[in-house]
Amino acid sequence: MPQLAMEMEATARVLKLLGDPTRLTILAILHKRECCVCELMEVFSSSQPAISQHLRKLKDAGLLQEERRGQWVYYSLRPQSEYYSLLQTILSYVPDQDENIRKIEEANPASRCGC
Amino acid sequence: MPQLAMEMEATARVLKLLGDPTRLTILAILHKRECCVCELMEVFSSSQPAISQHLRKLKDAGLLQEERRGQWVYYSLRPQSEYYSLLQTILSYVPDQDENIRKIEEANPASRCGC
DNA sequence: GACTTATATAAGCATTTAATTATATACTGA
DNA sequence: TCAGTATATAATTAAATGCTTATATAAGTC
Repeated sequence: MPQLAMEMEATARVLKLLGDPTRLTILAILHKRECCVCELMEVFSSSQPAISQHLRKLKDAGLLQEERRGQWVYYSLRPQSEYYSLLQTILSYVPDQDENIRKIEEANPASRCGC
Repeated sequence: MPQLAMEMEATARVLKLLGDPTRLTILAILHKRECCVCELMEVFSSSQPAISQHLRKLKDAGLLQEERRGQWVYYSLRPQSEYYSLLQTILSYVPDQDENIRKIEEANPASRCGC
């Protein structure tokens, strides 16, 4: 019972993280394509620290993983997360991100990266 | 595109509502069984106004419907909600509420109701 | 090493949130 | 009509949240 209560709290914590439009959009984009911070910045009007802080929260919750490549840090969904399956399901209900991904690829801010 | 952005905001708003352990538990219970406020109060340690305020938020978002029967107001999930299907899916990932429902039925606080 | 770009962290601030207490409303039954 | 029970609302407050600006760290280039 305390175990279940804990799980409920943890699940609520994850849903609360998804309950922010910026974070939810970040996750929806990363569901389609890994991105570095400067790529995500093309999508939102908020500042770079704001994006970094959202990514930090998602990473701290185990939902994201990061990988540095040169100057760039690439973020992607973390399939090992206990909540990966729930996350995928929720993201299937979320508006399509093709427009935002187009925006990223058009701007191509990380062009000097070898990828 | 503004349409999609709106939908994203609205979806995030719903997820944020689910991102509170009390509200998430309320929804999980109501997924199994309609309840009146005094029944829900058996489950949580918080005050009656706290429960009422959570119910209000969920109702304002269209996730719940209420029906008065005598002194009691019964709450249940609102199947007409645009988010009912998402909600059901998420609730399938949430810890089982049998223990809490047992607690409600044992206490039977609305016993004088004809139901 | 100096300069630039990418990202992270820290500090401060305004807003939002969830709880509490007090009070109001709605219904029931004597 | 009065008393009791169930629920809602209002006002207040403390805590959490998300943003901004400023600064730090890390890597790349010359």
